[in-house]
Amino acid sequence: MRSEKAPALPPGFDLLWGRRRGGTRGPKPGLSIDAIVEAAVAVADAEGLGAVSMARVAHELGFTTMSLYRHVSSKDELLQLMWNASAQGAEEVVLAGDTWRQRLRMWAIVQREMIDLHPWITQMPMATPPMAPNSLTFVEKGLEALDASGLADADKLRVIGLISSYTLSEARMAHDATRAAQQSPRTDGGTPTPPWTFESLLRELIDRRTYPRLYQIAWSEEIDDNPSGSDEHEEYLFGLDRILDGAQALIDRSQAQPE
Amino acid sequence: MRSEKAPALPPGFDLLWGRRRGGTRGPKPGLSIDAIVEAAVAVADAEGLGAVSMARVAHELGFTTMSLYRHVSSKDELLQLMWNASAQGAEEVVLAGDTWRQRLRMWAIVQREMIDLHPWITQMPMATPPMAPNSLTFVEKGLEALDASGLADADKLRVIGLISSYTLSEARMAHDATRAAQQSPRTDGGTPTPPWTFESLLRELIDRRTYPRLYQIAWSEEIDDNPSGSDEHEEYLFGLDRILDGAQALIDRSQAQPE
DNA sequence: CACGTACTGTATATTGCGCACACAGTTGTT
DNA sequence: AACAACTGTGTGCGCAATATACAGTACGTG
Repeated sequence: MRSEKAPALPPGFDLLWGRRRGGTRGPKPGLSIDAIVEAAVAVADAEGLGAVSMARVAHELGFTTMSLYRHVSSKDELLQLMWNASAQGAEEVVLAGDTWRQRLRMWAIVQREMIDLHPWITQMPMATPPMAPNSLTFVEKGLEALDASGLADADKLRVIGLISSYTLSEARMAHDATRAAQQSPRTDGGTPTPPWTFESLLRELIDRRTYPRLYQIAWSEEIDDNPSGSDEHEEYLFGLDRILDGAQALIDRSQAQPE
Repeated sequence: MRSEKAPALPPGFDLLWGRRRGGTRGPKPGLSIDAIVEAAVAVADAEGLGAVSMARVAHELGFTTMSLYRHVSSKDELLQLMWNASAQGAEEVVLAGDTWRQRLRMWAIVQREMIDLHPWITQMPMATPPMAPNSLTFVEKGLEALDASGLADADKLRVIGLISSYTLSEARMAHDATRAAQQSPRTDGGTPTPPWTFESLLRELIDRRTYPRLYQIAWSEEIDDNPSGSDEHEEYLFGLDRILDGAQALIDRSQAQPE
């Protein structure tokens, strides 16, 4: 029972923040954390998070399953590293725009694009709140966008968090829908993967009594009928602009009564 | 290869919407779908979604694992049913308040409370967008709250979706943090579960160069230091009120230029 | 320069999971 | 009475994460 000199961090944080000191002895590692994470991300990009198993990642690298555990102490740790890797490039993001609103809007859209590039992010278990270096770089960028807003620091963080929450959640729904739509090629006998639309399902399932308003919506006009389609992006922007309106109102109010 | 008379629904929807016709022959079932779902929810409530396995649920009921598959065609289907069950009581929700804003705010808070009652909801895989009867009942309630808002139906849906997104995401983060904080009782040797706070971690990890703004925030004032504590609720309300401000702005605008 | 030690990757095995499948018993219908 | 439809059981497969013991490698000190 010896106490470590370095202040104890939550499990996995040392690796995440590059504080795992490796001794200089022993054979040259043929495997590196970076290579492992890269391979795992590649598998996830290509076939989804479900395809990421320790065996699969190891096989992809030409090593045995257990070899990975020399560099990563659990699969969960690997997932954390993947999360962080997905936010790489946050440093290089340039927020153009003259107003805080333009910059923050762009910040949100960039975040959404990063998620869309790695859809498996939305399937992450997330046992721990994600405090990875790249994630925090991104938060820092968000704060930067709000430099000229005049908000209190705490409120800046809150606005950032609000937008991130929304963005992640919206991306999750969109990609879930996409996945559900793709998951047709099973032992499909009779129906040739009927592309159930939100609207058609509503019309099939809903009765006028218990869902009067939904019933009317389902039967009246044509709803935008692409749950995972092209203008889901518009849907996202709609919500984003609503949130920005809300932030605007907050800022106006805080400037009206300074302190 | 015989074609069914009833229009084909996505897998699981028939059960979810009570359209699985059971023949009258055979032994009296000792098991029922309701009992299974109830047991599964109980396990999840007590020990988290991770504890919900087919074997565990069956054991809880005094049956064998495979018996469940007579009533549920896959674990995923069971999860869908659990989701729907968690939204039970949506019918009885009464939205008090004179303005759309008060009612919608209450609607959101009720949703948040329902999630907090069953935190495992935030861990759900969600392969399919959740179109369960109780979920839709809740959506219907949301639309009801916006009856007097003068918004177009499509916009009502969007606002509803925005708030749901935010609420779910915020709840997810809160409960993830709670879980992470509880997961201490491992083979704990040295550190007696140090309750790492967001602030202390920031101070430990962040350097002034790469994260100037976060650095300042971390070292200046005392941040609210309960990532899963009491006033996470305030945090949530803050975001909610921002969104409602945004909805307000939308409504004002749509009334200013009717059609 | 040799040798111990810290380190690397491997092989094997354990445990738990979802679920396919064949079976035995039960009950309404003919 | 016999059949068909139905219920719950038992066994077993494949895949997952990962503990543990082991064999080989190279640094750094004697």
